[in-house]
Amino acid sequence: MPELPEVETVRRGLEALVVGKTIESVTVTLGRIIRKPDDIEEFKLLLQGLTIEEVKRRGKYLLFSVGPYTLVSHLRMEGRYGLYNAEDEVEKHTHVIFHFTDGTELRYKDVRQFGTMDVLPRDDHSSLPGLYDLGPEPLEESFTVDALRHQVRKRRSGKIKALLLDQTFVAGLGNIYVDEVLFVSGIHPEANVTQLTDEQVVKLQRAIVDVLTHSVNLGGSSIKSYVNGYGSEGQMQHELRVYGHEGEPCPVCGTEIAKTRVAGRGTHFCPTCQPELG
DNA sequence: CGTGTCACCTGACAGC
DNA sequence: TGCTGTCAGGTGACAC
Repeated sequence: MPELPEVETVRRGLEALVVGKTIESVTVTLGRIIRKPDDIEEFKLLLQGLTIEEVKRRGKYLLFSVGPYTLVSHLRMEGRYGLYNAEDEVEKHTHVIFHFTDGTELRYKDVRQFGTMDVLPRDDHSSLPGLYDLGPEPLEESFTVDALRHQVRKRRSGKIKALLLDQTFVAGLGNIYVDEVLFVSGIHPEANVTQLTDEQVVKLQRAIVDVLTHSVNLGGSSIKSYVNGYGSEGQMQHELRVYGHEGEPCPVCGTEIAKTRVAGRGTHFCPTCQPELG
């Protein structure tokens, strides 16, 4: 489900709702969500009695700082968090519950069961591939045109869309925002990275920063990024230019938005504003 | 190295 | 009312 803006929205909500709370116990009803440690009982035991001190984010990962550990949570397609009271009815697809000493509980729901949780030594992420492998964080100041050009020129081949989806290339972009970023940049999703001009790299860097920043400010796209029991919704879905708009006129030139498959993912673009290169 | 395909799951939806 | 196939905001394993 969520890409960087949605995960950041969830992070902010969690920060407000659970920082300072102490975990009394943990319930796990779907073992496959928990990856490290191997033993679910150990996972529960490690967290028991600890207080959540911080909620951070790296790429699409949520990082809870708890005592000597970091609880790493990835929502994958449909993971959601909600804060409830202990007496509230437990909804379908609830797989993990953190019971707090104040009578509230943080519940993790995940219809498709793809999400993961790992307990690692605090701020030592070296044991989790996918986390330590992450590319630059696009909303940090270090993500400059030079930084992106460096990433781009390292690659000897590959379609730009596949590259932007690669979390080791840039962290946090997913299928929605890659399509949006390429539209804003005027770059065809199948353009080969080696074809990109310096000017296009500049546009790409600016589009990544602008689109993500705008979306974070709107609380992310659509949806299901519930953090409280009531489901505060983002507003970015109303501002998507191409994603989900196949068959409709391009907001810039009026050409019909096309939908194809690139890098195995549904891909939306304007054939006029994003011409094929070479 | 790169790419495509499948797998992991459930649910929504289109078409018959 | 079914059934079947397809698709979904992600990622990792695998074969080529």
